[in-house]
Amino acid sequence: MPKFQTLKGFKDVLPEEFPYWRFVLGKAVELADRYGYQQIDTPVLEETRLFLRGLQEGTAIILDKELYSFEDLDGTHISLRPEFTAGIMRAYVQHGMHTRPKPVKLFAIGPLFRHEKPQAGRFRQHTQFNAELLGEEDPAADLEIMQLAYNLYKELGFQNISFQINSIGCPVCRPPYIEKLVDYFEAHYDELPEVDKRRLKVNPLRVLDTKEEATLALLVDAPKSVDHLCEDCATHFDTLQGYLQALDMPYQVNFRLVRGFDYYVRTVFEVWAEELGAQNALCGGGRYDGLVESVGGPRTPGVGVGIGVERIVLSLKAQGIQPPELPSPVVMALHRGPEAKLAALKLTDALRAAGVPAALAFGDRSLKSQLKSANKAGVRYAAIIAEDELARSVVTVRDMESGEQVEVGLDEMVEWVKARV
RNA sequence: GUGGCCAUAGCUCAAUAGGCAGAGCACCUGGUUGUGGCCCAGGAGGUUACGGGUUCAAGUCCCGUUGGCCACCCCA
Repeated sequence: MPKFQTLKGFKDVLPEEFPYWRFVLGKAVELADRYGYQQIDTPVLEETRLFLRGLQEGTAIILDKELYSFEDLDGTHISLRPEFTAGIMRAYVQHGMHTRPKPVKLFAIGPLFRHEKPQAGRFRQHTQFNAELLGEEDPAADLEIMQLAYNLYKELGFQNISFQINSIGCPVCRPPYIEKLVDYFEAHYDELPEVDKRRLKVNPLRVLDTKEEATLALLVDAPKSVDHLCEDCATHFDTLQGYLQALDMPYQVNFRLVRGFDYYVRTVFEVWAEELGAQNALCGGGRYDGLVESVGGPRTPGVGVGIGVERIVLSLKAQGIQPPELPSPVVMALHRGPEAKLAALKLTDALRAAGVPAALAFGDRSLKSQLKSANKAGVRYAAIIAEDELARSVVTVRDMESGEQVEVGLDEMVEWVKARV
């Protein structure tokens, strides 16, 4: 039994996984470039206050419990980031990015940390591809963020991607709506299960995405946020839906959809994957017009999305989608004798410099054993240099599949291989 | 934080009714001096997750802990 192992809820990503990761992250970066998003990286550690600022009490308690928090050596309260957006907003304000031409379009990739109980598709450290569009109120901005996510899934080979969307209103229309919602459930208070009684108190919107049978029955007649939007919010939501339809992006209005962070206004959305079990959200996002202000910047509208990389990888596997293979060495240089080894070292170096994935047989073992290594490394060619070859400035190239061997001039070797890969 | 199931070699799994911890794959070495894959021989690898208890005897039964999986919660 190993002396040391990963902490609960943490995972090693082994080489076998990386074709998937490179596939997903490669596509994500390519797409971000194509959509005109600039990369930003913010620290993994921030002041704890940044993550807890302006949150409603209920959310704050939950987040607080899930936060990896420490006291720094100088007594500062710091936390590992549980989400990207807060840090990016902090950077936006700190560096005066509001003076940049609007919209400011940013993306980031990196690890996030939440002290959760691990489960299918849920870890204590996970990786997100995150995109934010700042300084634009146009519903077309909401659309663009959703397109970015949509096309990432599509280009990775996902079938039947569909958005769940909802509008949860704004500071003008949400409070009266929540009041109506609370009134409705209080009229049926005795029928509510304990969990939902608690939710009603702490975060009433959360009652909407309950899994309790009894509450689900009540939800049929519960007031929906989309029916209580102010005029601006209603127009925004309608316009967004018009855009989604125009672009043939499948979606469902889901009046039960709410989000964990309560800085969201108007648009909220998720994409679900059936094959993932209970933790089925492939991505989640929405509009957060008040957020920049809450970290001390000027009033700036914004939309963003967080896309879970581990869940995409799980989902790719579940769907049997194969990522492209990563390059493995094409040539291995084998040798016999110290002089020949020098030549093999030089050949390997020249091949690599020319862009050909190449490897050297380490050690000074028998040719037989070196060939075994070449075989296990899965190379296409073994380039054999022994005293004999060296004397004539040639290399014996063995095709590892057919077993055929030819002699190639040592100086022509790089070109010879390049012509064949 | 609550609950259910689970834990034997790197991996997949065996071990009658409590009675000497094993196999396949993978790994390493060898099967002669310049030729891999297949085959053959050998080797290494385990405090049976950890700690207690019951018993003449525990991988096996009991308790606890830790970890994994799954669900609640929450969300990517």
